[in-house]
Amino acid sequence: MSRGRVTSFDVAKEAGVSQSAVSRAFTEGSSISDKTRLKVEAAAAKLGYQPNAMARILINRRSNIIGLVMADLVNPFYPNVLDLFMRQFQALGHRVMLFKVSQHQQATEILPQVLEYQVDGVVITSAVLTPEMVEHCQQLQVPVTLFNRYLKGTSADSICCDNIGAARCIADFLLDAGHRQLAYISGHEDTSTSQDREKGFFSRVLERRAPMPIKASGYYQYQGGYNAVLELFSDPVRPDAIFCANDIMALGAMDAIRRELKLSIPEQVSVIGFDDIQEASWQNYRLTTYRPPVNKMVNKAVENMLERIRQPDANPLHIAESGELIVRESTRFPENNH
Amino acid sequence: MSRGRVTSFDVAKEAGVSQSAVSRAFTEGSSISDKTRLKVEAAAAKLGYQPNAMARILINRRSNIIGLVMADLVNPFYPNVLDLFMRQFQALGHRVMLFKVSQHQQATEILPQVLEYQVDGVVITSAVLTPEMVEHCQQLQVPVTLFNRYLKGTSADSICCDNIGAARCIADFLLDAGHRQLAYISGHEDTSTSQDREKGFFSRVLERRAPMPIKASGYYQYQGGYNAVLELFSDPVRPDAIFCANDIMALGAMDAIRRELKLSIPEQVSVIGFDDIQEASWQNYRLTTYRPPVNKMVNKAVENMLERIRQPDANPLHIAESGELIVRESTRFPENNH
DNA sequence: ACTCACTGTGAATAGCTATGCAATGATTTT
DNA sequence: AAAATCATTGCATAGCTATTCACAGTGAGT
Repeated sequence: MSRGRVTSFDVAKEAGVSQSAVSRAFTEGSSISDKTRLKVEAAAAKLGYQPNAMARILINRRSNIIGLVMADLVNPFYPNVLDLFMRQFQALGHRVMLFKVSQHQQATEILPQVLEYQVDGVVITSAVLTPEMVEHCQQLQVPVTLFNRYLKGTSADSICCDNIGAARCIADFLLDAGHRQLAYISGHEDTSTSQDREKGFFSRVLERRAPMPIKASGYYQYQGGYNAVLELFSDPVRPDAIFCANDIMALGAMDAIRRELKLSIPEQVSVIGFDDIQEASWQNYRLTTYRPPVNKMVNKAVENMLERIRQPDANPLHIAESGELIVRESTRFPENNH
Repeated sequence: MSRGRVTSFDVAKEAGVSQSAVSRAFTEGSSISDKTRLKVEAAAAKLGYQPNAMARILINRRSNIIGLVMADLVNPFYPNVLDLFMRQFQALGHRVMLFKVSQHQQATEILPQVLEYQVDGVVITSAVLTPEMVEHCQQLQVPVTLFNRYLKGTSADSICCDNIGAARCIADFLLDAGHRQLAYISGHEDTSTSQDREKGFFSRVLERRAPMPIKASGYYQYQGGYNAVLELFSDPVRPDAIFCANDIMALGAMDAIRRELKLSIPEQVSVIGFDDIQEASWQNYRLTTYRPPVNKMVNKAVENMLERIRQPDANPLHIAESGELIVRESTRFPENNH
């Protein structure tokens, strides 16, 4: 009933044992008799004792805390990623300390704050990081995993979706369906995801000797996609299919096409997105989109992180996972061709 | 260049000062000369020193960590809440440890894990909590703030949207527009938010002597709202306006009304939601909805939490904030009446 | 009965920083 | 110039737990 925290010494006194015994009672696999453990447990319950994690971390040099750095919590793709990471880490007994970085902010700025808390590892999704910072983490034995980013030539692991391959596959799908003049709506131009999707898309289109796609920027947002469509269709070269760097923009694009341009999808324009967020399957949209294997990616990222915590000097791992095209009704089918 | 963590002693040796001096160099408002501080800073930079937060927390008994317990990261309302909390807490120099609880899980189960980390305070959004647990926190001097929940008669603060008042206002709006047979699509029936919205809605409708609304459950999800509409319209009593306990269900309801029932909105059916998520303003929906003052609520919750950390014994605070009805085009206007 | 192996226990210490206290040197006051 | 005040600094310690080490006690084997 005393004020303030109750320590292992208090419990020891209550149970008539030493502090060591209390510690052992709470440490799995420790050498302690059942009798003592029960006494300690009773005393602990009576006093409401809870081991002080900070003291334990200080001595164990292992915090069980994972730092998770995210930039975008609002676009629907990332909450899902966050949810999956939370599930995994929590299920495996780890805690997550979350850090939010603004869209264009370097993760580098915030990393010192993360490291201060003796995190066992850092997962970075969608934020830029300097190689120097990665080396700093490496030196501190703190593994870094980049999710959906990569930084070759450093010790950071990275788990990506194969954006280039995916975008090539999308180009093929649209060209196979008989489309000729394609368009691309990019996300934030300084993100590697948008760049890679653009690169893959354009390169495949040109390989197949189709006309150069036209392009507008939609900043990964609904309204951006909406406006980008208006911009694209004010051009004398009118596209008959649009690939958007994420689903949210694609949904904005669809609404603009229907409401503003009064065109029908997919008869007059095909739209294809990326991410397969929940909204893409809504009845009003039924968006064809590329689904990155998010589950698999998160699982691998977590698994790899934990492995790396045990084994800090393994070779850096760079994985690019392929996903699948989810064909719904916002695109013409290849069979409908001509 | 040495392996392992570099401590304040290492820096002290490098700088030719005592460990105390190093500590003081990193402590704001500490008595130290510029000369010494510069020496220490140089040495710290050279060695890559970073104060160990765990040791500091151990001695300060203040972790700067806030535990944030959330249930639903996927429905678009909560990512926004999370984003706002992150912004606020980070801006004020606090860290956030995130805990996810499954939809129907008691927060009680996870709270011991939260407390172990010596969090300065706990914010709980959308999860149930026993009064005993609140008292336990109280005894540990850890303030608890409930966000969008309440638990009267305990020491926990709570910041809610006035769901009952909001629902009454919605009932008035629909009846004023000339609707007669209303319907309610509930969320998870065991959440206080869904219950309160139902209670306010029904009570106001009955006060105004309109027919008893009909009701279906949509589990706070798009597909749930979609299916609920089909269920409602299979009833001989056909509603001419539907209030949905959140926006996601309202959007599902709209899609079902248009695609399955081939009815037009708002001419034949009005739909009204709750939350004002981004998707509600999408051109295809233009959903009329009640916007809780989320910004204000989060600001108050954070402000109040920090105040409570300083002043743990203040009286518990129960706030119910009113929001505003955002009238878009999914509902008839009162003027269109008859 | 005596030694050996083994289990369980407590004392002491490490892990790293912040801070009260005393001492030092510097600066101002008279 | 001596005294008094002030600013800095270092020493020692607290904060709480996990673990090593040494020791005591138990039971078995001979």
